[in-house]
Amino acid sequence: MRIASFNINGVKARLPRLLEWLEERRPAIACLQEIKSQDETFPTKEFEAIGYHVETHGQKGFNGVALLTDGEAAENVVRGLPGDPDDVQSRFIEADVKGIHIVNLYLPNGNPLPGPKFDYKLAWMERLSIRLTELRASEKPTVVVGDFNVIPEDKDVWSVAAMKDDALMQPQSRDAYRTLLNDGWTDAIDTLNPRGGVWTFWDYQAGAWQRDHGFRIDHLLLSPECADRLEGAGVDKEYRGREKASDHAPVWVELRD
DNA sequence: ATGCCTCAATTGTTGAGA
Repeated sequence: MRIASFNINGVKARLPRLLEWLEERRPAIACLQEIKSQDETFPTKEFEAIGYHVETHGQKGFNGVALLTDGEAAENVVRGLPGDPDDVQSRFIEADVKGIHIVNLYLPNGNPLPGPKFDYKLAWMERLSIRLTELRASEKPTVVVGDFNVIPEDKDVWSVAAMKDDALMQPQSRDAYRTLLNDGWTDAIDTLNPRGGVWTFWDYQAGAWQRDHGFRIDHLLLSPECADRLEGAGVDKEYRGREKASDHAPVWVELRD
């Protein structure tokens, strides 16, 4: 079973590219981030027409996540990360589908720093840690995917010097990500590519794609129940080079049935 | 140097992204 995550940078701007990717790669579960759409205006019918059920958690203008499931609807859908009733940003959705508990998240970027955006990022990661610990304790097969906006280690970025002041690779961001993993999650792409050099994002600016100036911030975390089934994981890099591409490429993990 | 590009909300320009 293939589970994929794709920061699409606007569902309406990306719709032809997105339908093309779904039909070519046919993930059983596709988790989208940065849909930049409200729930009411999400192009649900277009996805249903090619056999996907749709659950969204959107808002006006930016952010927003969606869960697309091939052939069957997700159950027990919960929207929003617990822990802060004042947080109005749509960045988190979880559900049960195909015997898996799936978590789809869009973690705050955190730039510029220091400042309220970086504080929000770190607070969000603390809330996430609490929720993921609960899910680990449940011992249900769980997969946590999304745009984490964290470059885990120096091997995950084309230039440490160029990015050293960025929120994505501050020690606090990395420590918080490491804390999450230490609870027993397996970073699927890292496990299969221990030497690094795998990118999931290339900036639109300064010819980053052409120069392969990228980094790895989209992650797929497996609970032990799922890590035992890990068959493969990777990046659908070619989609970053197509017309009207997102600045992220899709990432995927294949689990044995 | 804090832009270089892209998207959304709007229709000229700003905020956000990473």
